[in-house]
Amino acid sequence: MKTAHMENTFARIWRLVESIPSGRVATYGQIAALLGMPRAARTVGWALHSLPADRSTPWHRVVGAGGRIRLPNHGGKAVQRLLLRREGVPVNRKGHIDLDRFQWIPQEPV
DNA sequence: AAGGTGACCAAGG
DNA sequence: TCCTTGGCCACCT
Repeated sequence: MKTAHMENTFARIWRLVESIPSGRVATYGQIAALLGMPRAARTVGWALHSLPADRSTPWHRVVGAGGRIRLPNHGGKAVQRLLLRREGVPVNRKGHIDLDRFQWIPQEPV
């Protein structure tokens, strides 16, 4: 049944992203998988794109598969790189992040 | 109610 | 490594 406690997908995505600690990153596909939608990576990207301005969600901690920044060059790519570096995550000139060292691995079930 | 759209992804050339 | 292609899924018209 559809009831008030059912939260829409975007809200679930935002909330999960908000649990990624500073200094770590997750991939779009990983977020989707953690929410039980292993093939909904595009939906995660869309959810972050349409993030409400008044919500402080660390959208910059979500990157593409393999640790690549997927934002368009003029769509905040430089901002994401800056925010990540500011919290200690190295991003090389090509926008690559080393997932082996910086990927968020939740210790407790989400 | 059916089709368009993305801050995706994996595989292939 | 870079680009293209086909598949995907939830939200919006």
